Amino acid sequence: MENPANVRVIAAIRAIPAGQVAGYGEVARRAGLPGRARMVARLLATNDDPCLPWHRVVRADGRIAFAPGSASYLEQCARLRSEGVKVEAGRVRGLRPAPTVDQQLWGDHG
DNA sequence: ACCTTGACAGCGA
DNA sequence: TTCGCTGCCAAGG
Repeated sequence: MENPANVRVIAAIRAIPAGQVAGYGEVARRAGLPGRARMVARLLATNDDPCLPWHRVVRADGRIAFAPGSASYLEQCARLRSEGVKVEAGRVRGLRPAPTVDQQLWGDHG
């Protein structure tokens, strides 16, 4: 992690509370990088920190980014379930296909 | 420097 | 909801 952008992204991901999930684009804009969803994905792909809650990052529609059946897919799915996140057909409950999603993903308290 | 690939997102059909 | 197209940025060949 050399550039501050990556640091911001990492921070944003680490800011996702357990039991909650966030989309790549959501994380990106939380990191101050609107439109950099793919950067988040690439960053996770090159991520080496095991402490990073990467499993809390899903696609905008709430589906797992990995191919159904793949090791990573099962891994993420298992981790999410372990946190109480409802996952059905590779899709996460609590996330809606509708936009204007903000604090809905980051806690309804504030 | 050019083209392709990738853990994506948004919009229209 | 699913499929296709476009926009986006960085790394690899």
